[in-house]
Amino acid sequence: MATTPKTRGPRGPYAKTRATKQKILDAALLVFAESGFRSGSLREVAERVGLSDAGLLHHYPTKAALLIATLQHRDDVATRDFHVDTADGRSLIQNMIDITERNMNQPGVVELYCTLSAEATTPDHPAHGYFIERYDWVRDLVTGAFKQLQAEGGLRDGIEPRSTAIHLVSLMDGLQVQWLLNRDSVDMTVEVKRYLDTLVIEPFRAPDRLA
Amino acid sequence: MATTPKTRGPRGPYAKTRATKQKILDAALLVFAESGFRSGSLREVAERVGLSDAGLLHHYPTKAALLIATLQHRDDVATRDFHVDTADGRSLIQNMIDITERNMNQPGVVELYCTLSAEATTPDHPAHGYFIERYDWVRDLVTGAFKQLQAEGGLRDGIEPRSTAIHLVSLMDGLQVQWLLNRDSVDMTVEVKRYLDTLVIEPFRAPDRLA
DNA sequence: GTCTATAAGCGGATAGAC
DNA sequence: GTCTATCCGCTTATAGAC
Repeated sequence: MATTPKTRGPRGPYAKTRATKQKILDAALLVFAESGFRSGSLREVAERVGLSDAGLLHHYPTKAALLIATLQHRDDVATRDFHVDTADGRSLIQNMIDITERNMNQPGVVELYCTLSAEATTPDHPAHGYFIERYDWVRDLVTGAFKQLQAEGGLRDGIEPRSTAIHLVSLMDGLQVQWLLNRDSVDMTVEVKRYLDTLVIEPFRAPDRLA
Repeated sequence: MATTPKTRGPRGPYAKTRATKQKILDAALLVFAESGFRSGSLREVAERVGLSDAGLLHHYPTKAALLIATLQHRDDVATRDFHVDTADGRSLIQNMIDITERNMNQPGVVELYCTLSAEATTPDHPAHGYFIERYDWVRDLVTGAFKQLQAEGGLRDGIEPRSTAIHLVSLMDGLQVQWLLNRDSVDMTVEVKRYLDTLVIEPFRAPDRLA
């Protein structure tokens, strides 16, 4: 009874499982980022953690389950680090610059989303639904921010919130591919900022590195 | 001597090889588009053509060779269909709309480039160099077009040709991911056109479907 | 030009011991 | 919680027959 293998928290019982799962997710991120889901192997993940295949599969019963856990874990970390005030349009858009800046310091995460989102365009991919929902959510979020900015008179004439949201999201995604291919080819932060400055009346600040 | 298995042309000798190679490339496009290079299998390509594995490898000695041939073939077709006047900036930009329009009618090709460009961000991928060169080329081409448009007074104030070229290319790539995930989520042609209209003084036409 | 046969390896997943 | 052993399928590529 008391030996039920449930994870309770970092300080609670079964802390070892917690720590192992953490290590597994970190390794899985690297592997799926580098090789995608289909070509990335459980074996390589297990190797990095110092586990056997079967040992890994004890924690995540299938490869697909591991992928989903990895994506959810990334989302948890991201929403913990970046608590965005979705009610303030201007600060939400400002946040897109900050996110880009942060992304340039964690190429692994960028690679993960870049590789997987492309791979997941086929309907039978285990993360297909995840990315559809994710994009729906982001587009709506950013659309709302632009609408608010527009209501405050912060947008130039003729800027359409919905389309502009789609453009901003697409722009950020497209920049990532070019940046991953060759880090010197584009500066993502500079380009996102420049794009936003063509939309907005009061220009956006670059992220303050000394704050 | 006379039996050297060289391909000479559609009407010349060895026309059978020509036709087979054509069929192979068509099948390879679909397979690599759907599953990428790493997960796409020679076996599936061979199956679609109605060939054995070994039969396929007679025409393309390795999997990587098949990939490169597939990409080159696509480029040949594209440059044949779209003979762009690189000297005329405005028509080159106009052409980006036409290309988008055409892409919406051949999702397989879009999928190919989307999937492979993401996969090829790792340096050891056989198409890594291909995509680096391709993006360098496209960025330069589009930058030149915007510069010329600017010199003619066709661009709004504060538009920087190089950055704008990067933005347009990124935008088109990013749109493709969202469109492949869900065809109803975005209309690529509409969005490209809207974006261009925010840059330019004389608005661009939508592609003329009756021309 | 295409085949069969075969090599040699990696893939995910399961059963059961400890 | 982790292991070993094992199954079975799929992979690219080669050798040699037809």
